[in-house]
Amino acid sequence: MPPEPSDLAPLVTGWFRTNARDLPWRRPGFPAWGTLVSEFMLQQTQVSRVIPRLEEWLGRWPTPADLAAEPPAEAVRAWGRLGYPRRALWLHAAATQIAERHDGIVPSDVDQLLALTGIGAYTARAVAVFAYGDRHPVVDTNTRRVIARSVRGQGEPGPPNAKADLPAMAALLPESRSEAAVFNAGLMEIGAVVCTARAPRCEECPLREVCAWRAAGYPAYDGPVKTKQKQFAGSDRQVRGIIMAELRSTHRSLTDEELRALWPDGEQFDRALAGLVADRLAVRVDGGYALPHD
DNA sequence: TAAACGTGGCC
DNA sequence: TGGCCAAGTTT
Repeated sequence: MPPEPSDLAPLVTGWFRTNARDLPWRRPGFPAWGTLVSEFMLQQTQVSRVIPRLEEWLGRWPTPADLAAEPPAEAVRAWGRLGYPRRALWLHAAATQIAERHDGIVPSDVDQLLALTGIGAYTARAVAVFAYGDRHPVVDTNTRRVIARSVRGQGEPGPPNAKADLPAMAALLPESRSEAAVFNAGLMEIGAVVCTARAPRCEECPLREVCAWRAAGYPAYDGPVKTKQKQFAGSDRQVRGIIMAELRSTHRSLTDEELRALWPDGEQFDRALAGLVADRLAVRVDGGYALPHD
């Protein structure tokens, strides 16, 4: 028998209160700006790699206005090797928009958050909930997986579904604002440390007694096959990364010859560099290329 | 809608 | 060791 929605919340919140990891963004008094920065950094990136960059970032730019006052190049440099450097550009753009449109205050309204560059359905609600304590469903890869298993009895969540995922999480949310916030964080935490994609630790799971997947005998996933990641070695992505690392390493512009020496396949190099320029991660300056200055 | 987008951790 | 996965968003 699948769990009633009301069954989950007390198990999740009770477990979270004693098992939550001690993470920077959970410290008392952590600023909304810090939450926003952390959520940008956490997109597709592991917690352990984010923490050191986050601390540096907030030490250097304690408010959105501080970041907005710098050229985008500095944001991209400070991003370092976190990956997906367009996120650094987006975060800089969002900081500028917050400074200009919101008096430098990170908004709590989901629609205003969604209007900021680089903020989508997940990040907007994560900020509203974790920074401001508002009541919204927060849906990420962790909560989708925990719901698929514990509620629907399926091993994997299947592809994201904008129409279904938010209502599915909303149906589980406690009425109380503060309980809802803890529930959001708790369900994510269960997915991150217990109900993991591979080798879930079901014996330690607070939902084990109500889990529909467990009750059904852990049936194998039989839904749509997910598109698999392409090989990174030799990809355009790798070339882009190599070029960006070189651009980050210096404050002067680099000549076409200097950059071209980084990769043997000239045609692929051209494609990668053109892509970076199109994405505004690199700009043409006095006969060479550099990170973007406003 | 699906593909593109970095880098590293983990088994 | 190679493939899957990671607090997603954009086009």
